[in-house]
Amino acid sequence: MTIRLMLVDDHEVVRSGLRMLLEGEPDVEIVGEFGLAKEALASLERLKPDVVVMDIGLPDLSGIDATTEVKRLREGTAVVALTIHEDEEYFFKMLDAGASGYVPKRAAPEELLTAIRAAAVGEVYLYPSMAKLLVKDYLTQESHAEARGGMDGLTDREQEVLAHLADGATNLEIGETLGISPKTVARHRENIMRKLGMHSRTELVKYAIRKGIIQA
Amino acid sequence: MTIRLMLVDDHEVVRSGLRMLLEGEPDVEIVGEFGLAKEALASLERLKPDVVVMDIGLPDLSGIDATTEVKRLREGTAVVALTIHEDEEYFFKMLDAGASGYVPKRAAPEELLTAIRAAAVGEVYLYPSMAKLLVKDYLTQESHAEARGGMDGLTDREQEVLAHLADGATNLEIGETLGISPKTVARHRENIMRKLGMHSRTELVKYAIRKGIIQA
DNA sequence: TGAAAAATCGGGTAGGTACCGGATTTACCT
DNA sequence: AGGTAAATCCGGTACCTACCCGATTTTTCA
Repeated sequence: MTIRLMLVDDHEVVRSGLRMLLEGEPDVEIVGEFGLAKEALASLERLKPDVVVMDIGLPDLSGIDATTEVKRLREGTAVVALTIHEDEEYFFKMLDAGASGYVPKRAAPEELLTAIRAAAVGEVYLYPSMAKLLVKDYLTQESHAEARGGMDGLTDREQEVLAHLADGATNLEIGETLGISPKTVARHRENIMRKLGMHSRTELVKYAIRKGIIQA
Repeated sequence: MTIRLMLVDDHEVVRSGLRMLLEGEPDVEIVGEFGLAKEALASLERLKPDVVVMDIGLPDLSGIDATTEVKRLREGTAVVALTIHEDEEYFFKMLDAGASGYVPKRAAPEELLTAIRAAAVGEVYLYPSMAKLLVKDYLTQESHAEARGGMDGLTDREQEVLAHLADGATNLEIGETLGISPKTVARHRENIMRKLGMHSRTELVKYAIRKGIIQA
């Protein structure tokens, strides 16, 4: 089963380079080449590509918006970004748009082929410098990592109070909810802050989110 | 500059295979081979590897715990997971532990090499089936999806003030930082709260995190 | 150019926060 | 039985917040 491929890049040089690279591959068939995003989108239904190799810097429509459109029009079609941009912003925006791969133009040609083949079977190829960004994002999204950690010696009652504090409730409201004096709530809060080395509700909110006690 | 490499895998066959594969590469030097995680960890300081290729299914200590130890002992040493496991659980646990690469044993030998070279320069190589899992996680972590959305009509100055507010600064501190009166800060805050329909700093913190203005 | 939006500053108030002091009861552990 | 920790309560205070009022200047843009 050959992979039906569409190329979208406004540089004729790039397209012919890709053509040369891909022509030798028996499992890849180029079904269309476009220099403008809108032309490519208009031909989507007719050409039914499995994979679209998409530049980001296009003259009529950004590759990001074009990718969003491709995924809207033909959900099953995978998009691989091929671009000179290696910055965080474009990368994450392409992921949001639904891209299945991100390859800088400086990458080795085989890497684009790997990305195309991965995209064709529903997988994702990320160039190492980009994968690094995504992993970094994942790790700072510490709902995963830190949530597994202990609660730094907070008692059950303190955690309960913390949950309400971080949720935005006042001492009075929490006292009513838990059936205790607002002064006791304040006392619990003081102990929590001392234990955690924090000094404001704001810090408590962020702590609670990191620990998965509440949702952002 | 050659990459100092350590192999940790309890199968002699795998180690000899890797040795054969890597011996031909001029930029890679194998400085140690181990079948047990504890032996590898004990030799870390002496061998000072740049990259450790780590199996997950080890007899004495899981590759996940071993990776955590490697990163604790030698922060600069990168770890590439080489394993038969392709399931979500092991993959994410290895990322949490600090791995810079994840390659299934069924992958082509060149992919391990790519991963090793990427890890050596601080980047991350993820096999496409694994990258797919991470991207999926990223997309369901919709804090991002929403972040890309509009800012609900907040002006530049208001967003700036919001960032400091959510960071825990008082009106006075923000005023000093931005060189404006604390009263002006309070006014900006009032406008922000009115526009967003919120009534407390706590809500602002959560909003700022959802929008990616600050980190939790 | 003239209206609209943004950014700035100020006064005032009711209530909340952050932190200090001291105190009691209950429970659990050795 | 005696000690330690948790959970509860109370009084007080300096500061901060959330919200109200009004005002000026600068920027933006139709």
